[in-house]
Amino acid sequence: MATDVLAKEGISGLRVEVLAKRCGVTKGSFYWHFKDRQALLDAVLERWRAGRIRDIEKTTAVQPGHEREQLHYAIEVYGASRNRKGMSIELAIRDWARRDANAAGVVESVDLYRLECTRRLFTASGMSDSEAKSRSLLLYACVFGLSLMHYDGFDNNLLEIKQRIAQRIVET
Amino acid sequence: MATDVLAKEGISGLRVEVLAKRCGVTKGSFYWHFKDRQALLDAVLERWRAGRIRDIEKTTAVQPGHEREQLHYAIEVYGASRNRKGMSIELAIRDWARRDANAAGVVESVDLYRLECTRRLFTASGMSDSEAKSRSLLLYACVFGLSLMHYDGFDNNLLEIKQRIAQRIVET
DNA sequence: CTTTTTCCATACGCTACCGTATGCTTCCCA
DNA sequence: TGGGAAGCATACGGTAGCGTATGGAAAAAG
Repeated sequence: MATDVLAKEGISGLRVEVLAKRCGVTKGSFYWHFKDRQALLDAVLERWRAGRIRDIEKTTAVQPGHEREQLHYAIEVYGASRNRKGMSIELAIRDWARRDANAAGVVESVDLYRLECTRRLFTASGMSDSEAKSRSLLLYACVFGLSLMHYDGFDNNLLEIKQRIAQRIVET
Repeated sequence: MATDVLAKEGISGLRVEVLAKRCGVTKGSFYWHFKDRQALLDAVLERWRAGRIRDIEKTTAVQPGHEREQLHYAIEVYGASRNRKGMSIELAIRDWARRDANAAGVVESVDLYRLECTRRLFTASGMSDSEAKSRSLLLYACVFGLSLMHYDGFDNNLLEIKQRIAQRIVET
C-alpha cells in the first residue's frame, strides 16, 4: 500500500496523512503502528530489500547449461510492461538513495547481490571473471537505463532493437 | 542557481521560498520575475533542453573516420566524476518526467536527439541501420543506468570493467 | 522636477503536513 | 465482571510553503 504510493509519487509523496486517508484510517491509527514517518520509510526500504533478494534468487536459479537462456529471460522480465510498477518502485528508491545514506546502502547491497548472481551465470556460461563482471554490470545498467529513457519514437521496430541489445549483452 | 537546487534536492525540493532565500531576496522579488512556481519549473526545463541540445551537438560533431573514437569519448564524458552535477540534474529531471507530462515530453525530445546523433556515428563507422540504432540505445541506456547504480564494491578494478563495457558497446 | 516604471520588501491568509495528547470502544483474561 | 491493553478517532499546536496585496525606493522617461 505504502509501496504503491512510493511508485506513483516518489518518496517525497509518501506522507503520513495522505497514506492514512488512503487506508481509510486517521493519523491516530498510523502513529499507533509507526513511531513516526521515518519508521515507515525504514519499513518500506527493508521490505523492498527483502523482496528483491527473494526475486533475484528466483530469477537466477537455473540448472547448469541453461545460463544464457536464463540471462535472456532476466532481461526480458525487467523490460516487460507487466513489471512497470516494480520498475517504478526501483526508480523511486534509487532517486531516494541519491539523498539518503540508508537508502543508498540498501540499494548498494541489492545491486551487489544482483551483480554477483548474474556474474555467476556469465561465468558458468564460459566467460572470464573480468568479462563476466563487465557483462553483469552492463546488463543491469542497460535494464535500468532503458527504463529511464523515453525512446518510443526512435524506431518502429523496437522489438528487434531490443533483441539486438539483449544479444549484445549475453552472447559472445 | 535553481538548477543547483534541482540537482541536490530534486524537483520536489525546488521551493519558491527556499530558492528566494538562497538568492538573498524575498518572495516578493521571486514573484516579480516568475508568475508562479510552475513558471520557474518551466524555465528550468527549457533551459535544460537547450543546454542539452548544444552539448549533444558539440559532443557528436566529428570529422569522418574518427567516429568510434568519438563514441568512446562520449561514454567517458558521461561517466566522468567531473560531470557528477550534470548527471544529478539528468536524473532529477528524469524522475520528474515520471510524474509530469511536460517534463516527459522534453526528456523524450532530448533522448531522441541524442539517440539520433550517436546512431549517425555508428552508421558512419560501418554498421547497419538496425545495428546502429541498437548500439545507440545501448550506449545511453548503459550510461544512465550506471549512474543509477551503486556498484563501488563490485570489483577492485572497475576501470577495466568499464573499458570492457565501452568496448562491448562501440566495437564490432 | 515630476511622473511612471522597475524591482524588491513586508505582511497577510491559506493549505498541507508532522507529531502529540487524550478519549472512546472492543476484546481478552484473571 | 471489572480492569487492562489494543486499536483507532478527535482535536490541537506548530512549521513550511504558496500566492496576493501593498508600499517604498530608485531609476528612467517626460
